[in-house]
Amino acid sequence: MNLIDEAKKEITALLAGSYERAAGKGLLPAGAELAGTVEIPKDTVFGDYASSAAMAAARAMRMPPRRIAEALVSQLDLTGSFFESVSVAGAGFINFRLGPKWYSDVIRAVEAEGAAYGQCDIGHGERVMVEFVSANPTGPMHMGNARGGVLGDTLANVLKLAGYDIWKEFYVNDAGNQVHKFAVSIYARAMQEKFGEENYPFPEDGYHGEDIKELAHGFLETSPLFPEGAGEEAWLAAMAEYGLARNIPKMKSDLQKYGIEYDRWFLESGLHQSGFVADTVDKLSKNGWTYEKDGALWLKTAELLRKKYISEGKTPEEAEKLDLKDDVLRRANGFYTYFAADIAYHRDKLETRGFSRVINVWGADHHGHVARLQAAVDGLGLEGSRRIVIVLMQLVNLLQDGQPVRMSKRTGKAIALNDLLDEISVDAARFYFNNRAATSPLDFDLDLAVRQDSENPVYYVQYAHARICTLLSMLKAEGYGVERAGDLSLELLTDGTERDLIKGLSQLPEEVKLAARDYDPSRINRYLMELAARFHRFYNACRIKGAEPQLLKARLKLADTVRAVLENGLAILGVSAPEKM
RNA sequence: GCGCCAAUAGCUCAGCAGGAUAGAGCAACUGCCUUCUAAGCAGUAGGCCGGGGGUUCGAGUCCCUCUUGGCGUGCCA
Repeated sequence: MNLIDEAKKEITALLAGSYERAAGKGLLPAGAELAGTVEIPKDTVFGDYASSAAMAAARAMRMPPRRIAEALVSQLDLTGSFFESVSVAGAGFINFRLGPKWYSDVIRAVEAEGAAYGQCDIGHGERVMVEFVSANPTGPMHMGNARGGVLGDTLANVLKLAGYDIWKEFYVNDAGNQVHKFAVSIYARAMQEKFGEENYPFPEDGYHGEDIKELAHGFLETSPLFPEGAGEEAWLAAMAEYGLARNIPKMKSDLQKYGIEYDRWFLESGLHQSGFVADTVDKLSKNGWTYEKDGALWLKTAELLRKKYISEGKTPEEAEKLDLKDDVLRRANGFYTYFAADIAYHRDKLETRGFSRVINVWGADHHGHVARLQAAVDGLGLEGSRRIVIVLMQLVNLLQDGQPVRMSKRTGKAIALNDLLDEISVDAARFYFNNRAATSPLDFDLDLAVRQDSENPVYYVQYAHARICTLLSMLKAEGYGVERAGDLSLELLTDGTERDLIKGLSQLPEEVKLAARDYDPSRINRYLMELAARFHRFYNACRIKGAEPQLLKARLKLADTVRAVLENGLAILGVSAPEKM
């Protein structure tokens, strides 16, 4: 139950009734429609909710906003509503103040819904896939992958709570050029191990990381005959298979350490083997979207994009001015490009498997690919522009001694995910990586991350939860258990810190809704920090132990309700809610 | 050149389907533990919301433009 929505709806209804009466009595012109929004003001000295209906109606009614507001207020009847008072202020705001009924209803709602509190149903059970990380299996994952993993997983949690039917997938690029490069790199390292580094050149564009040497070493142990007994192509194929068979499980276990589990690890190679890539390219050709040039097969991306932009509101003249290029689907050497496979993959998601929408978490450096993929899928008649949503994630700036550390898989300087978790807890890592909206670059200071102290906001939130747990067990020892809301005098909770805290509790469903709407789970971090702050304020201002029994029980219930909401919120983030710290 | 993203306190960032006096954390300064966890709380100080136009009763928020920064613009993935 979203009590914020309920309160807003009630205000709209109250004002509508009031307007009808006012118009009936001739206080206001009849026949107008009350518009304007209901908002929660930043400063609540005037009230808890404010309606701008009077200002919005000023022009149509040809009256000063304040007089409209006063007429509306004169006809209001708050009996039985959430509100205890109403006033007019400023340019014509109508301010409502919440009464005891609303506050106790919030606590009752949390009690009734338990672990489900926070949910909403904007998803209506829509089947949505979230694809995230999808790192190349040719080397260790880096900090950017860690951020993407946390973002995707947390976003999936948010969407589930918002009523979507979520499927999580990792797309494994186990085919194509970079796998070939991977094999060539292992081959070179194996030759070097066998015959000396100076006797075999390492390819300039190969993968330079230490992990390749380890793979080569391991491969040589299983194949002592190398490089005899088979041709180079056969050895390369065996090396690719060997390397992938080690790296893919490693990625799985690394992500598992972060609490990230997928419904499926989808292999790109399967799309090639089954002929689905070729079939998809054929379909694009049949639809008239391809042509041959220089021995390669091209997609008319420029034309598809113009069509897409025009349907999105650009004029044909504007679309014509854009500098757009076509893409190769099948190279002159007969191999399909990554782009072709990606189009086939999305056809599989949308057509074969019937997801109504897919959300892909991509690094911002791939943004140039977004519109092309959507346009290509449009060309298949699958409404890619509408059904493919790309969440672009700005990259992680790794800092050491205040200096940026360049991350590159090719130069082998990537900081492995594994090493990170040796330094900081999963809780801290998950909170840290979700602490910024995807659109903001994230600075990850290695020196700071190593510090396990109160600098990290996750401790602030967890501390509030642990404090409550200690409190509960201490009072239980004194004979005070948490009672049902219906048996308590919740109207005694009238202190400013108590009321602010309850308002905080009411916000979770709203935050989940907004986080789902904006694909921005970092809102939940901010929400939890704010809720923890409100609790700490309450804790310092209102003693529970030693208060009058009725008040003590009501406050104990409030504390336990906060504990439940913190637990639900932390669960969204995949962060633990400790009972002791 | 073209395109995407950004610019708010000393630092890192919230606030953006327009609302009343622009917020938090860190850093600085002052207080609060014989009483439920001080990993906490209260307070002080800190701002031409990058510049300029426009829309509106009202703009940090929307539109245009300029400036600055990050990224992209492969028969790579």
